[in-house]
Amino acid sequence: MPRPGRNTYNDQKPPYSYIALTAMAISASREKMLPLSDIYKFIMDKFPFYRQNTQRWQNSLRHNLSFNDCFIKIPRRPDRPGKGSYWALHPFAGDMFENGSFLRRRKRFKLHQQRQHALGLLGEQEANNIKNNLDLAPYLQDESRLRLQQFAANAVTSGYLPYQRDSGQPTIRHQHKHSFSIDNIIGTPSKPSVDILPSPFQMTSIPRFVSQFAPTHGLPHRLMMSYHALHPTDNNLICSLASTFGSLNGQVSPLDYYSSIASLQEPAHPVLLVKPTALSAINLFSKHFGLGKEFHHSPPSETATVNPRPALVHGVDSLLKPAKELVVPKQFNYDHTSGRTETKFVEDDGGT
DNA sequence: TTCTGTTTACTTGAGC
DNA sequence: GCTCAAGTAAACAGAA
Repeated sequence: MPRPGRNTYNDQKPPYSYIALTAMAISASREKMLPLSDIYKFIMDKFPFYRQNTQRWQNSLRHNLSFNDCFIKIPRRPDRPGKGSYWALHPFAGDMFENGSFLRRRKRFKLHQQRQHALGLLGEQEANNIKNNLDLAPYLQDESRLRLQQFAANAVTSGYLPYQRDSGQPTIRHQHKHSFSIDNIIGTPSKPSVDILPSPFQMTSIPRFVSQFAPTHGLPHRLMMSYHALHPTDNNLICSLASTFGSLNGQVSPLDYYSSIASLQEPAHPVLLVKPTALSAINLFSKHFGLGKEFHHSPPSETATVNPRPALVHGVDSLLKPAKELVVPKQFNYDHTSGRTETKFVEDDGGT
């Protein structure tokens, strides 16, 4: 994305819409997401025109943030307290501006159009496969089922592939042999497996998506694994338990990518962040946080067993409490013989 | 209290 | 004239 440059238009109104100004601010930020106050600040810094009548244009800008699907709201991390959420650009809104110019917008970005586009790209066979393979499909109301399918369709068209059903092995179209390649992170399972999660959510084995996101919006290449779970008493509540892995400063981290998950989040489709979901990493975290439980693989036909212990899902907050004591994995080692992934955690000593 | 976020309603201007 | 995008105003709720 282009930068606005140093043209400040002095006191004249810049020829950019609020959407463009906001996109500029977000794009110029290091993390590709900003709280509202920083968006204001960016605009006022760059364009003196907006140092006046702040109430008026800031109201308009807030309206645009809420109104336009091209902006997504990302909850604050627990270690970054403050007012309001972070705002980012929807990943599918990347080509919103013609020739990358903030001056010209192609067309209004609408989420449902993106979904339809995604569904349209699915062949009938694939769509049926997805539909028929949903273990929980018979239990869902039509609307919920549709939501799940749409989520699946989005997954397929985002450049990553669904679980390959014949071999039980995830396939990746453009497999990278970096330290955070799929092999290095989750290994190559010899059979379909599913992480056991405690109640109240019962994990299903299918669909399971292993996702790869190409670098976009300044975010590095990253992987996402998502699982679907069904609340035992509320059939409308589908959860996608997801985890992303990416490289930050050359180091693999499963902790830093709220945004790529949140970007897929819709109000009607709650996404619970359980980080990380790679079994080895889950167990390391379980140990680290004293959950007193080890999680295992189970055959795909089984759903998760009900566990009376406080659920990991319930314990998301504790998992997400980052902070100082949080361990950051420095590397993943994949053992080709055993097919297991070993994650080495190193205490963060403050960067010495 | 202030800020943030959502929603509704209306106006304006461009493009067809 | 119609549609759509964009801008503005305002009311309201909830969080910090």
